[in-house]
Amino acid sequence: MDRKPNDQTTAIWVLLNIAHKRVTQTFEAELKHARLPSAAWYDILWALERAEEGMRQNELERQSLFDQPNLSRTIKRMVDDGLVTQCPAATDRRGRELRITEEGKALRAEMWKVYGGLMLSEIEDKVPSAHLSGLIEGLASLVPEKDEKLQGKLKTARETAINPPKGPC
Amino acid sequence: MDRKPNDQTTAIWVLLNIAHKRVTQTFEAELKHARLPSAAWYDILWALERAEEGMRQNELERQSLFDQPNLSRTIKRMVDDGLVTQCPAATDRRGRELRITEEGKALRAEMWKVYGGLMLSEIEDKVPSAHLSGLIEGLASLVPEKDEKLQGKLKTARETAINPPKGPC
DNA sequence: AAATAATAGATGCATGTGCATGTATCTATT
DNA sequence: AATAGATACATGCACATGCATCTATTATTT
Repeated sequence: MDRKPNDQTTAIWVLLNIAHKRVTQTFEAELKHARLPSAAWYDILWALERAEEGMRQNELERQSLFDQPNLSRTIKRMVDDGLVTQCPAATDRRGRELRITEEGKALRAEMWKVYGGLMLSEIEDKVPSAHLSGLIEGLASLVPEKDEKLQGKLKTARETAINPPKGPC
Repeated sequence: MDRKPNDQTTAIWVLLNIAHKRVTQTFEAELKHARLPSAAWYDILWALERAEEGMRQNELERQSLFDQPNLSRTIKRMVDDGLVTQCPAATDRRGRELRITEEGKALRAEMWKVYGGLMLSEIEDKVPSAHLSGLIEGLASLVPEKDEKLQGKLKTARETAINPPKGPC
């Protein structure tokens, strides 16, 4: 080994793991405590709620962090729970056209009360403003420029700030 | 909902998930490609290699991101693979005294070639120096002050910079 | 000293994830 | 038009994780 990672690199690697696990566990624990589905379900519901005209499953896959088989299974569970409908796509008989149901919208709104609150308490209230841009740019630098999932997610985030567009929130 | 997360909060939450997944997947994929165990095994081996006199399992649990049952099982697999020995603790008959074997040290050294290289290529070479401190401090602000696992991990990182103390690295 | 609580670690179970593969359909080549 | 390859989605399997619970041992209380 000719080069060795320096202390800052080490700190980033360690902290990335710890911070992610801590924040994630807090989210999941609070959601579970409120008898709500996981954060991943929220992300799917929210993506589908924004797509008024429905959304192809492969498009959702690109925007989410699921790989294809796991998204397939997750959608199936959500369909079984009446949160999402899954119709054959009009133009491509291989495809599935996903749509959120009214029940799904209601659940998403319910989840937002917890999820949005956690974003405030676990992130917004904790990161000092001095480090906001460094944190954001630093994290972004870890992701390949051409990462479709990142672009999709960030585009979404910027356009809508992940806040619900309307409704009881 | 009286307050809504702002755009920066949203960006952090989204990027934290994406960056962690991308970096982690790259590490795991490269290790697997080299027919090596996961990064979590590396962390355990490295912790045990630094503890010359051996280490109690509950102490290791505090320093790692494993919860107790999963660490228990992981150690069992490592013992089966001859990487770690697990003796009854001298002072507490409930406890286990863990020690890395020579074989374990050899594997850790082998893993370091990949693991250390990934820290360089995936982190050190990617994060611009302008954002180093913001990223580190920002991530640290997401973790509770009194987080034992963080303190243990960071102490370790600072003292040793996670670089092997000696040996063929 | 007896009883109770706390701690170390192991195990069972339900669920989630990654990966390989299968099936159906679409697209491109000739 | 026939074939080969690519794409969309589903399924099977191995393994990891979170959580509840169990046993053995130590510490505390009375």
